[in-house]
Amino acid sequence: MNDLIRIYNTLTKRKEELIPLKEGWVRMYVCGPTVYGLIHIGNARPATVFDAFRRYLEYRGYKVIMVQNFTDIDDKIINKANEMGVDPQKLADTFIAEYFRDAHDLGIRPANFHPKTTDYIKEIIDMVQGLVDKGYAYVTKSGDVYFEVRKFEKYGKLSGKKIDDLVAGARVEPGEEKKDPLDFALWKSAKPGEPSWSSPWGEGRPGWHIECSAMSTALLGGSFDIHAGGEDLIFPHHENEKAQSEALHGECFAKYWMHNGMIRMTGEKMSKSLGNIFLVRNALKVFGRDAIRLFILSKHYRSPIDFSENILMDNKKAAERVWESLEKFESRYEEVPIPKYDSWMNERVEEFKEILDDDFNTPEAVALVFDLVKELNKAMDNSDEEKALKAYQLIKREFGPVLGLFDLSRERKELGKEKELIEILVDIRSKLREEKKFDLADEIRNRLSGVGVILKDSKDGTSWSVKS
RNA sequence: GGCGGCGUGGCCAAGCGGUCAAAGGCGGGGGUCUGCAAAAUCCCUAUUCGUGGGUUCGAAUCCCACCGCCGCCUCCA
Repeated sequence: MNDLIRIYNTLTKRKEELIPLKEGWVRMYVCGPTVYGLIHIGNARPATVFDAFRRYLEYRGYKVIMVQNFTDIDDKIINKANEMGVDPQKLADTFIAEYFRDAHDLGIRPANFHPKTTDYIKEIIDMVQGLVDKGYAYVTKSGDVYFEVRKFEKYGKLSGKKIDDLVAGARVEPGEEKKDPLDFALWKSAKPGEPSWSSPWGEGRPGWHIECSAMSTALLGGSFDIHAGGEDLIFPHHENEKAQSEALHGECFAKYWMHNGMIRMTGEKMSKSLGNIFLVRNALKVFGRDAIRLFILSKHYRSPIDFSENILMDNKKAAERVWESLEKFESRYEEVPIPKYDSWMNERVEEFKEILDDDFNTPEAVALVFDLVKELNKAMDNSDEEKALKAYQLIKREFGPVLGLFDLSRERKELGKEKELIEILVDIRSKLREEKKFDLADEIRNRLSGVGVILKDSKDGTSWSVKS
């Protein structure tokens, strides 16, 4: 068995063994959102998937340095800020804060660095200047700087496009002074009223693509291991990043490129500009963290997913079932002990690795977790404590934390006095049952069920849970 | 038009040449447990993988054609 992780590399269009540039270390850069609104489910996919992938890399023994950026200056931010009559930077900073809130609630760990474009203006300017000096970029009369695509022979390799095919569709916006329609802006001269920074070419602001090149270089070096993001970024964003970085540094920019598929809403890509979005915050409220993570991780990261509330609901039921079992087991202990790893456990661990080593096949890994839940339930039914503990350990403490599933505490409604009231009713009902007054006992159960409190009788007494 | 991807049970979704008469989740049917339920558990729920050809001893998995869907080529995760 090969013990290397294999991932699909967009650059070479096949699965490759992951061999980091620096042994034992993986440096990865994930493209984050442009912050001018709350994040939607589509934004949640790369965040969830690549966070889980990073956890898996760590699980497999790598030291990982992960960077995820925020684009905090661009046209959409400026427009939105103008609409609202607030400062663009305030707007961006606000939605960065909101991003962290949603990401945290989704169980996404922060990256090691979360750079924002406006903190790297100096690096960006240096990089643009470097490209001008090397002859890959040119400055126009009005102070724009463009990257000259035809100067970079490898242009199009990542996205699989030929320069000549692109020309037909390329557009030149009015007022642009490009030598070639394909050329893209590294630096844009400031329009009145826009935020701007001084540069050798006058007041202006960075183009979209240069920020990622500058920030990844600053934090990870000119050459690093993995660059990731949504597949809609392959062209032009990643193609351009790669071109400008490699033109300047003369070395391979990112060795592996990973791209996640889109989430679709009624057959179309979910996207802010199309307006067909479902906010993470709302989804969290209705379905909960684990349902959303299950929804995302139950499908291979490179395939598109159709979003629907029904599917979220199915995943919510599945997540709740798992929680029921875990909590039932936990209720037997003050502190759940750690089992001795035996061959059965080690085999499950090997399976788990084998599955995820193959291009991060999370759907199969999720299936393995569900198999273990079944083992846990069966063992509990058979009073096989040892076996139950082993299954529990793997689900809750080993595999769950890698996938970010069932690892945080369960989200449920806060119960204050209600809890005590429910327990009073349950106690009284138990007495009625002892006296075989089942009519009244059933009425209590039914009426509690009507308000979402589910009672379960067993030989050890009655337990209850609140349906969320 | 160019480039890329997808089509598996009622729904979601793995599998990508034999161990597949196809994993896992949701749903449905039946049994066990229970005072009755709920939960759990056991069994059943695709002789078949968009359609038609082909390659092969052997295909859901490879090739060709066709049908349908989607992404990128413009901001987007």
